[in-house]
Amino acid sequence: MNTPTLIVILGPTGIGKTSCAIELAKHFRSPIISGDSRQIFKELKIGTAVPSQEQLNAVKHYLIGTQSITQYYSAYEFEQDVLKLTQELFQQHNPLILAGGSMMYIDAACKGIDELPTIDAELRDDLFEQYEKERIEPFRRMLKQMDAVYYDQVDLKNHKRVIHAVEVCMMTGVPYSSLRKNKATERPFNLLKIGLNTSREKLYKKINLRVDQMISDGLLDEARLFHPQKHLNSLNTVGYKELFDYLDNKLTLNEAIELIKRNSRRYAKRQIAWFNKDKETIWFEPLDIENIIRFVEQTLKTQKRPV
RNA sequence: GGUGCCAUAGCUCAGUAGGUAGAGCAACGGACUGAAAAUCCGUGUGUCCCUGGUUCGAUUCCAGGUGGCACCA
Repeated sequence: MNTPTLIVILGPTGIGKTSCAIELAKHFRSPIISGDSRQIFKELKIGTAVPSQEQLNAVKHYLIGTQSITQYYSAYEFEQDVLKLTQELFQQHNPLILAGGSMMYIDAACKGIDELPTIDAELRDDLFEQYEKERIEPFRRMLKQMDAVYYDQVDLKNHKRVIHAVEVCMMTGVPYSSLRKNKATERPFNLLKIGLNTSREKLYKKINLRVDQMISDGLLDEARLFHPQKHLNSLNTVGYKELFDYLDNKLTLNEAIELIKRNSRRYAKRQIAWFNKDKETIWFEPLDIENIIRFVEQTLKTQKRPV
């Protein structure tokens, strides 16, 4: 038997990963696993650009709408889900396709993420409350005491990292740094990473148009529906948080829409910076489906090696 | 056609009593292993409209042009 291959379609938001993945899926008769940290929530549809019903009918998709916005989910859970799914699906299919732009989720699926304890909700809430009142300084002091190694590495201005390290130390009783292996684990399958990108000008045009489309598709109604739960982490999401500010009368609707566009552009920039670091990725223009298929076929041939 | 005002970063504008310039927004670069569509860090990107004049030196002063706006015909 040959080692199966997971084709990973990645790239900035709005570039066209969904339709590219579907073309590949049709060609190779593969199902698609979504690598998207927001499409996984069943309540979020318009703002996360989930595939259309037609697209979902054409190709079997996994990990879309499997969680509720009230549930805890993270890159670790995602890795577990992907490993389970690939093991199952490779029985029947090869290659498989993983498509998405959630940087850390994609990395977790491709090379694993360290196992850490899940933090008690109560502890997390307490610490967050303390942060609201006392800001970051006390957490820096705690971290310095509990984990001097990580204290020297961490970005001390980034409260999320500092607090997270503190809560892990408190939860486990050992230094956070002692649990961080940060070492890639081997997968029982080949990885073929296809990056989609284009000129900044074209990308931004696509993003801006897509935001306008989401608005006319009813994004505001979707946001209004979840407005009462706006504090949920899953709703700290571009497209929703700006509309919550409009619903709270902090912005006009137009200002909110412009901010959704800007924040989407900035998100795209961060994705590009992250994905550019991975030298394994082969980059294509999003409409270059023919070449992508040809390239994948070539690579699959050379990858065919006995286990 | 005449008169007046304006022309500085991608946009809106500030400024230089003559020594080549700075804010906001936008943009750009980056970090990041369990909240990641999150969070955090860094960076002015400029024929100061054009051509002459005065001056050691003009984005700044003067003249003429060009473009925009307003008013008068």
